[in-house]
Amino acid sequence: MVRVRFAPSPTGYLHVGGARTALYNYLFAKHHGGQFILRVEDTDLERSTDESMRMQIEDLKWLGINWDEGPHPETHADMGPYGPYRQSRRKEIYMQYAERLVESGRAYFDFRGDAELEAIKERLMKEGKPPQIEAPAEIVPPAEARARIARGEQAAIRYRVTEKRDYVLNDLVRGEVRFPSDMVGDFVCIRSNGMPVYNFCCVIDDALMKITHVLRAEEHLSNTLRQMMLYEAFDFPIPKFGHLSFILGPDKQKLSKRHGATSCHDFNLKGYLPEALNNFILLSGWSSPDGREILSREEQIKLFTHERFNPAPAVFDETKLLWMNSMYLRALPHDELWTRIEPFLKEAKIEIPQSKDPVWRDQALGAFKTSMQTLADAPKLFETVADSLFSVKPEAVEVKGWAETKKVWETWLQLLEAHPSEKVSEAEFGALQDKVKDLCGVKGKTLFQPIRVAVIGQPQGTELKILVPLLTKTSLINRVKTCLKEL
RNA sequence: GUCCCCAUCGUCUAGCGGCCUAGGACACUACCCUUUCACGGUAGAUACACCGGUUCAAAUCCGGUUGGGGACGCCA
Repeated sequence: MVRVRFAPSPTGYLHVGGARTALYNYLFAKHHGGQFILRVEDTDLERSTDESMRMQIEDLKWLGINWDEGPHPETHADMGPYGPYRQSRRKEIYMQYAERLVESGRAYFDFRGDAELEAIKERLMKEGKPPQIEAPAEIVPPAEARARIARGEQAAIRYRVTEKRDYVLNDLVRGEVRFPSDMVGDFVCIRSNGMPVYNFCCVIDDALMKITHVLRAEEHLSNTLRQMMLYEAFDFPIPKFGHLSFILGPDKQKLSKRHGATSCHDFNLKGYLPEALNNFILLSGWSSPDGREILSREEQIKLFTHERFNPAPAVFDETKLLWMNSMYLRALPHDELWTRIEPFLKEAKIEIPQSKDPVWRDQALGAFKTSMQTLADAPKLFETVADSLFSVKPEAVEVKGWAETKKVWETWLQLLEAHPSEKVSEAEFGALQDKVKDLCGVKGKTLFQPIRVAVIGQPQGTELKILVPLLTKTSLINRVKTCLKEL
């Protein structure tokens, strides 16, 4: 049984890099009919917050990445047989395992403080040696150490690296990677404040939670050596590792806030569809066997195998994301599309009474959706059919200056007033337009542009024969009157 | 500094020794469609970082160089 996990530390919104790690783990689990576990790595008391955990859970839900075990998506209560799933609540477990290490002599209590350790490192550097901490000449025996701690002293528990040899990792993404054991010094497992450290809880939890495959970011590659040492010390089975390459900004530096939007939440706000963001991040670091790029969740699960990981880092290209988003936007059924657009219209304070009519909505969406790349593009498109917002835009200044314009507008107004119905169909509009042409003796640009301005207040936009049926006769009359007042 | 990872069009990538005068996608350019914008269609330009080896044959394998990134925390 394949069991994988995503283990974010709750320090803000979910970053796209984290989202990709989550997605890959999720797809990998589902591809193999396995389980996907969410574990919260909140051992850094300084930076971790409950609020951040909530935000990350919301982002994961938004992306449609569901976990089988971990904090419940709504209540956040533990869900699954291997809890707790928040590391801050597993302190006793870690301590128990650390004690085992101490008992067997593979770890020791270290009473040295920051200043002393700093001095040791400095001395080693001066001697041209790597700044790696080793055990003090005299290790405090466990019993004595515990007594001192009971009296209020503080000590960390440090793993003692004794064996000198190469550790070989067979990475799912990178193949064989060799680490010499002297790459690391004795490392801390439990901080002197009693909190365990990442490398330690990670191993204990992955083992206890029966994790079989660890897909995580490349920055953890060198951590793997320490973790392998711990796996061996506890005689735990070692999972398969896969170290994913980074997602970079356009300057090839690790993607960060200064590159603009980097969290899923940012992209949500910018009007991206979760399906599109999902599909996009899927493709930075992995490729489908047949080269197809737009893949449904089902196809993603079916095709997702580790052989197709790319070990090279990928630059995040928002332009392509934009394209992908427009593809997903268009593929969405209209009522679904509408529910996603509505919040953006509301935000922009655009009110369209006609939009209560599903037939109208269907027509309008059909007219506008090919012009949208993100949901945030909707307001400026729908604005043109919102009566309360009609005005003659600055772009229309040239058209206003034309000699023919006044005549065209007046004729257009007369014809509209004579129109028998509130509705103006596409065919009727065509006839009306032809009549204006005949009556004014104006054609081409000088005919069409003034009419367009009379309809939407600007000389550029969607085809008039599609736009006009979205408006009423009354509305069209009011609009052209507003235009005439401007002359 | 030491160790580790990485290197194909501007970007995401295909390629796992001959099928490569290197394929696809986004972006770009031109043309077509079109009263405008967008959509759509067609065509085009653009890449194997460098130097050595191995081989009949190298984008592909091996060294090195360069460049980029990461780790060296009582951060994760």
